[in-house]
Amino acid sequence: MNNGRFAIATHILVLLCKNERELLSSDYIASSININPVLVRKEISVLKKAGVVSSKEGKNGGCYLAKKASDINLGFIFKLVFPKSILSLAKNTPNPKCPVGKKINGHLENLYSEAEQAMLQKLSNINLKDFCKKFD
Amino acid sequence: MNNGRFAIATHILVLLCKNERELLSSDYIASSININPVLVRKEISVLKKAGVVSSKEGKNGGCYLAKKASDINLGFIFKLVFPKSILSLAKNTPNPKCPVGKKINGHLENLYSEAEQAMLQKLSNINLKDFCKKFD
DNA sequence: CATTTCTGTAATGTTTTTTATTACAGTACA
DNA sequence: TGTACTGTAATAAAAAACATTACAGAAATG
Repeated sequence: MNNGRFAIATHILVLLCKNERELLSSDYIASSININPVLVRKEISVLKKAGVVSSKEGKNGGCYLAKKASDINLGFIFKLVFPKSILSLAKNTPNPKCPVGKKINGHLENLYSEAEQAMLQKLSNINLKDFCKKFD
Repeated sequence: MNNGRFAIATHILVLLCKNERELLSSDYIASSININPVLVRKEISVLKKAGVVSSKEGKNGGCYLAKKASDINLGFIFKLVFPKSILSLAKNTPNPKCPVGKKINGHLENLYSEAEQAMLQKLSNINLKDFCKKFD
């Protein structure tokens, strides 16, 4: 249930932040991340829907930050990319006849949501502008 | 890079805690979780190496908690099951010629480790005994 | 002491998820 | 009107997760 999407989204945003006022193409971005451009465009599509980036179609098009970098925090990005819990349940249906099996998924979900909340809080304290300073 | 192993390990431990002083077989446990017994035995093998459970081979064998449930915290279990970061990097090697690509993985790793630390701290506050009370 | 019932582990197969690729319609610039 | 982009769908390939089979070895039990 986990993958490199958060890394990709963050990489895109750092590039956009470092090149504010420029339009970056998905091919350019993809070659920095070293993945397929279509994956970049898909991720950008998610970021666009959330109002984090904007894009311009057509020749010489590309994308750019839609907000100030200091107004974008990494917790928000994380939630965009993983709207569901990253700590997945086992891919099975525990035995409902067992008193533990019957309740375990509910209790685990609560546990996960508490744990992820803690993580999210940490990430929310970091904004894109600050994160980008590390690349100077 | 993520899967249901933490759910499985926790489920096993809850069963053992609820049946202290009894030997539970991997078949019994597997039928509560509703997964293959071999997966249960594999996970038990990890828990054994960490001193959390013990087992007895042979007929009428099975496994049991090796510690008091109040001395087992869920953060410890989490680390056993996911010794590496759960927030994986993109499965690629970012372009080292790009100033962002060159540094991104290092910075992301730091970020991940901070974020996971926060989650782990939360989980470490919960011990198995308390978690099991939810099943009464 | 042979049989039964477990653990422990390796090897292999299947399914699901992730990532890559291909293809092409639509948009805007020159 | 050609060129260089975005946007998205469809498909394919690769990787990871999970299941299954198989069997050696351990201990209880008659």
